[in-house]
Amino acid sequence: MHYWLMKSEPDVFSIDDLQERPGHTTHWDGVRNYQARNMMRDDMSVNDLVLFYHSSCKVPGIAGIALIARAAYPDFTSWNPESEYYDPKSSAGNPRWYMVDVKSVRKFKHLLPLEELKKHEALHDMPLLRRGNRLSIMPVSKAHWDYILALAGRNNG
DNA sequence: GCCAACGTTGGC
DNA sequence: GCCAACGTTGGC
Repeated sequence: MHYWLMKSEPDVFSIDDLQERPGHTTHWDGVRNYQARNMMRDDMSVNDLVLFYHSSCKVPGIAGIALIARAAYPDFTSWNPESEYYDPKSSAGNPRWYMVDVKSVRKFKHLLPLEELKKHEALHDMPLLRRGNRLSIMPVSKAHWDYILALAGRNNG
C-alpha cells in the first residue's frame, strides 16, 4: 500500500471535473516525465490512495482524496497524432508512456492550501515542499499522509 | 509575467 | 559522454 500526491491544474482538470466523470473515474493521461512514469508503472497499485493537488492556480493546495482504480497501462494519447500529448517515439506496439485510472474518494470541504502545509515542521521534508521539485506525481509517506489527513479534518471542522 | 530549478536535446 | 542551449514547471 502506497500513498501518492498527483498534481493537476484545476483550469484543465479539477477535482470537480473528476467527480463529474462516470464512476467518478478518469484515466490520468499526459504524464511525460520518466520519473513520474516509473512511479506509476512500477509502484502504483489498485486502491493506493492519492492526494489530489491543484497546481498553477490562484490558491494551490490539496483539494481532496482519490484512489488508484486501475494499475498502469499504456497511455494511448501518446500515439494519437491528434492529441496534445502525442509522442512520435511511442506506439501501441512499443509504448513509451503509461497512465493509471484515478477515482475520486472525496473532495475536501475546504482546500488545504500549500501555504498552510508550509507552516508545519512535520511536513518540511515532503518532496512537494522541497525547492525545485516539479514532479507531477510524488510519493507520500504514511506519516505525512496521516498528518495531512488530520490537518484536513481540522480544516473541514 | 518573472524566474529558479530541473529535465531534455543535440552537436561535438 | 560532456555540456550549452533550450523548454517546462509552478509558485509568486
